[in-house]
Amino acid sequence: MSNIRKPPTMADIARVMGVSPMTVSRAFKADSLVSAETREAILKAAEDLGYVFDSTASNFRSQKSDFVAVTIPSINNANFADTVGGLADTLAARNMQILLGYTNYDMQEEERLIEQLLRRKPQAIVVTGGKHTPRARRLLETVNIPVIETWDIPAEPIGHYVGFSNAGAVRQMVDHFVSAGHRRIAFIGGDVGRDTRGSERRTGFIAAMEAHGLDASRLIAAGAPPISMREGANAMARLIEIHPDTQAVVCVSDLAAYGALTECRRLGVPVPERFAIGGFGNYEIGEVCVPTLTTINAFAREIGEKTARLILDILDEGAAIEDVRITPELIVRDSSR
Amino acid sequence: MSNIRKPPTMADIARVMGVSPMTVSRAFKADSLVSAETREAILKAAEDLGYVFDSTASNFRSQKSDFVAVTIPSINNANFADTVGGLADTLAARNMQILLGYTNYDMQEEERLIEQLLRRKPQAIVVTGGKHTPRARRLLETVNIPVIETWDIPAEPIGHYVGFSNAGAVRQMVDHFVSAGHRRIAFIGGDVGRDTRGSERRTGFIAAMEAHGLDASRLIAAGAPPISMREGANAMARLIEIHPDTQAVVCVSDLAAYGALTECRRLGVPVPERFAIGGFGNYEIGEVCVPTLTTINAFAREIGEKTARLILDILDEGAAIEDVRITPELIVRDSSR
DNA sequence: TACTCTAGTGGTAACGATAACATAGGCTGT
DNA sequence: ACAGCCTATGTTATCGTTACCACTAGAGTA
Repeated sequence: MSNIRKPPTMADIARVMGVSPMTVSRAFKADSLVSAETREAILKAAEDLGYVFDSTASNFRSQKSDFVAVTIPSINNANFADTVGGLADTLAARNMQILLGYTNYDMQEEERLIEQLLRRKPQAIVVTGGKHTPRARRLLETVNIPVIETWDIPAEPIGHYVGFSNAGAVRQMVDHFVSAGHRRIAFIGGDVGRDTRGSERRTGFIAAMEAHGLDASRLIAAGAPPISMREGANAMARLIEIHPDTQAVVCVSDLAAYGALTECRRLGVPVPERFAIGGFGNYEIGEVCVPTLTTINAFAREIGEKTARLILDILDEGAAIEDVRITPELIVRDSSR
Repeated sequence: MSNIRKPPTMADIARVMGVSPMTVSRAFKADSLVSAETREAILKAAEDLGYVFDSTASNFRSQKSDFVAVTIPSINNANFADTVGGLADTLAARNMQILLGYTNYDMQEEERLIEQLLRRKPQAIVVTGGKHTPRARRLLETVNIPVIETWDIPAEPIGHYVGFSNAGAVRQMVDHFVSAGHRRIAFIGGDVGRDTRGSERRTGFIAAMEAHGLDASRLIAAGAPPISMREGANAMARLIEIHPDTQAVVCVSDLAAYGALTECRRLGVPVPERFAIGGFGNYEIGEVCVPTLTTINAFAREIGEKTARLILDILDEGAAIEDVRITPELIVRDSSR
């Protein structure tokens, strides 16, 4: 019984076909020089033999993979999932594969992950955010592949970036509330110090409030990022207890905002009449819930698509390379009008 | 300027340290025989030289990777994300990495993906569901690595499975509605023929209704899977229009159920007094929304964790190998009581 | 007719790590 | 004191593919 015999290689196919291994190799490369009939016959023989192309050997020999490494804070987040989806779909056209890792909103974990991903010799690496541990930063600076930071505009970009100003986006929301006549505005976010983007939104909130000459001290920390709907609801209960005269609240994400919304409903607080609510991220929930949720669209999927196109441009060298600044869009819905 | 010099290899480190490449290699393997001081010195030298371990070469030489290939229908689905999270976290303890691909609920796409993933010589492959194209099935049958089907109990398992009966789970929901006194019960799902698990839930609904001697013809097709909240809402509107005397509805997922819930609110239909609603998947939304949502917990994360442990058991050979049957749990909440 | 030129194919070496085996010392026990 | 063993290290060959170069036959060109 030779059921455990070694899987066939290109050399086996070559032997069967009476051609050189080189020709077999070429038959598997779309754009290389083999006569159409030879290629067809080889591919058929390969299929018959149950041959499976060995990407590892191929990558090893050619010293380049078809991987793009990607780190995101959490796999279970619709925004980042959209970004990864945009990336994967756009890169799939070039037969490139995403190598995904998630950091759990932890820079230390990100460092480990980056190191592990770089071992695969990816063609490019995409990270979320513009803040990293010193060692992670050094790793990214010394690696000679394109590095793209996303979901942020880094103070000092390592390579390229595709992102937007989180602080600026929150400013839009604050401006909207202020122009609607609100003065006593609060912010619900995660505990300080973990989630970088969350912190920037918080900082942006404070700056925007102060720019309007308003008090920016109504800050509720709802727990370790990412904030769940439940935590958003709890934070809302706390906010109403501590600052009952608050008129509007900016939430670090739509999930928190939705939690806040349900808490208002439970407490019988009418939204938006008594309390205006704004979220972040344009999650599906925001356009379906009652009342619909004012939010900020950060164009998560577009970030992924544009990142992918940037990577392809860089690899093609030739095309003009430019960083991409996304302009988030305020979407005013029923929760604030 | 030698900024573009080739990255250092183990041989370079060996030269610098005055040891053999083999010793350097061993220094990077946790459990191998090198004196503590030699290892430390080598790792330090490696760090100084900016050495990055080449997993590709390592995998190639040893003819085994540390990948586990995983296909899921969609990356943007909290249930599958949880499963992947459970897998990744459990496998991370053994330094194994997930190689993720998504099929977009398309068996043809799944076939392409499986072929591509197998080229990486993964240690195991995890697929979602128990239905595949003939070619995909053959690929999985002939590959000599563990194959695990999840989220289903396949009629003819290819290798192992970690799953549950989708039909049986829906039966629990129907039984619950019936014992609550409902007779005119509807089902909201996706268009027939694409999403396998959705189809099974639909079939399960029909079977369960007929077992109770009830009419099972109130079936609303809400669009191409996966059904969004919006589509769930639209389907609900249609249901109320076509069958205004319906008493309860089983939805293919919590997202659809939530959409249905909001539609009821918009229409002023009281839930659960006038209309009971049940979902599937125990998404976070279901325990936060008002009223909270009756659902079925399929233990998505546990599926991932148990799949990972199964894989580790198989690879360790020695441990007893058993397929895992998950028992979904009906969670009764306010939308049906 | 002689002469490029191109498409199609073959031969050889190499990518970087490590499996398998070999070896040099130091230590144990009788 | 010496066989026997264990620890730490070295040597050699190799995984499967493809980069690089060489070659041939026939078409096109002067």
